[in-house]
Amino acid sequence: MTSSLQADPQRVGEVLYKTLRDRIISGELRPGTRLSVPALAEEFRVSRSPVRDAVIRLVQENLAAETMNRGAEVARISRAELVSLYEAREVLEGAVARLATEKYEAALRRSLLALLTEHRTVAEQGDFARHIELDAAFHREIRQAAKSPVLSRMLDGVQSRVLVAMRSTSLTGGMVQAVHDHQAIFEAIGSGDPEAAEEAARAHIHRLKELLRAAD
Amino acid sequence: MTSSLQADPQRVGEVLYKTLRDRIISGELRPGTRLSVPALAEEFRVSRSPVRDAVIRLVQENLAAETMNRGAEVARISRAELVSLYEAREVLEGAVARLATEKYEAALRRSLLALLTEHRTVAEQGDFARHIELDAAFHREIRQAAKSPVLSRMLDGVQSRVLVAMRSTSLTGGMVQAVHDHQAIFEAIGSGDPEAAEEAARAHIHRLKELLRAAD
DNA sequence: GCGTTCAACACTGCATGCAGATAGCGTCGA
DNA sequence: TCGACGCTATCTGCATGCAGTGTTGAACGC
Repeated sequence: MTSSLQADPQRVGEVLYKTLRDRIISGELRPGTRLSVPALAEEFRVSRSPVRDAVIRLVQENLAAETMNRGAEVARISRAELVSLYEAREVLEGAVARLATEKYEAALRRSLLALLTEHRTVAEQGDFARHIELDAAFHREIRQAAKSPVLSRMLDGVQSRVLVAMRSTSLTGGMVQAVHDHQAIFEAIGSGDPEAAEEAARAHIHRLKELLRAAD
Repeated sequence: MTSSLQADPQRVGEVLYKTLRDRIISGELRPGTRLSVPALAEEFRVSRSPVRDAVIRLVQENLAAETMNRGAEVARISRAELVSLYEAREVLEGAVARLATEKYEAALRRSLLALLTEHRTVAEQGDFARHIELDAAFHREIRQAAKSPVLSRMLDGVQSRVLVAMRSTSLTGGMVQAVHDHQAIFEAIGSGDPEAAEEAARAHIHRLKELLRAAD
């Protein structure tokens, strides 16, 4: 096997899965793009087996969709499904915010504060790309602090599909407003009140969900 | 291809996936059981390819776990992970109860009432197996009424893993208490108050989660 | 009797062959 | 000009080959 990817420690199929996943999430592979197994095998200079394995996994987590005897393509995420994703995200973000507060450690406060400080500057400067990164990082920090593997995994899945879907829409929740919401979540977590933290996180996502609904 | 399964309309790998999934959930395949691809291929009289596909999907949804170069085995779900599953389930069941209430239709009330009536009888008679079925059916009915594909799928995944984990524990929430909780959820949904429905559903799962925590 | 070494076995993971199905495209007829 | 038909290229999905690796168990030394 001669791979163009230098990942010996891992399985080829695993590397392919992560690579394709990244390309879908980053938008390099747009929704509707056919995931032809032979074509991908040739591109990566591997056989079709590990490619097939990777595609199966992408389909299993709804980042790709397949038709009988027609193979898979990058998932097209409808507006209705995006709303559904946000319905899930609302309660999941609420849950991790609550758990992170219950298991509060000083390190969380420090990292959130650092992210928030930079985010405020970035939002005022209008750097949209960096805003997206910091927004994701803020939520990721909280869900890692919640130490709930099941919730984390679910949110990862939701988040990746949201990113795919968002690329098809021009909608944004507003960078400054996002910083404002995050500030409220940060304060609620810092105050040690799990209920308040859950409520703040839910309100944040709920607001975005309603924006999506209204944009129909 | 000569399959012992009479499913021509579907792919062999799809049928195998569902079959193995059922066997894991039903307990026929116990946690820790090796999922040897050649052995399963021979058992089902198919080649290793579709078996491999099925196992990959089981691993992807955490019903099986694999080690490098050692293949997969049926997932062993720890007590800690079971608690994590219930943390997720708590908010997810809350969310679908709220959505089902918002989208309330008369058919839901009828089906829930029918289930509840039988469940009450069954609980008093102490029929544990039927209790499990009715409990699952009650929650399934609500999440279908919520019409949120993302939430439904997540709950399906949680539920299947909970069933696997529960088989390893002697813990039960109490049949009569379950009926009591379900009655409260039913009434909250019927009253048309989404907040109350969410709270009732969360309280139900929360109680079970605390039982699990206490049983350490 | 007990720990160590080694050899046979079984399986994983990647590669590849192949029949059937599908889509795309050009040809033909009207 | 336009639509129906059929052909070809490509792909999917299942089968199978094979090298490398982990495991098991038996022979061996102590």
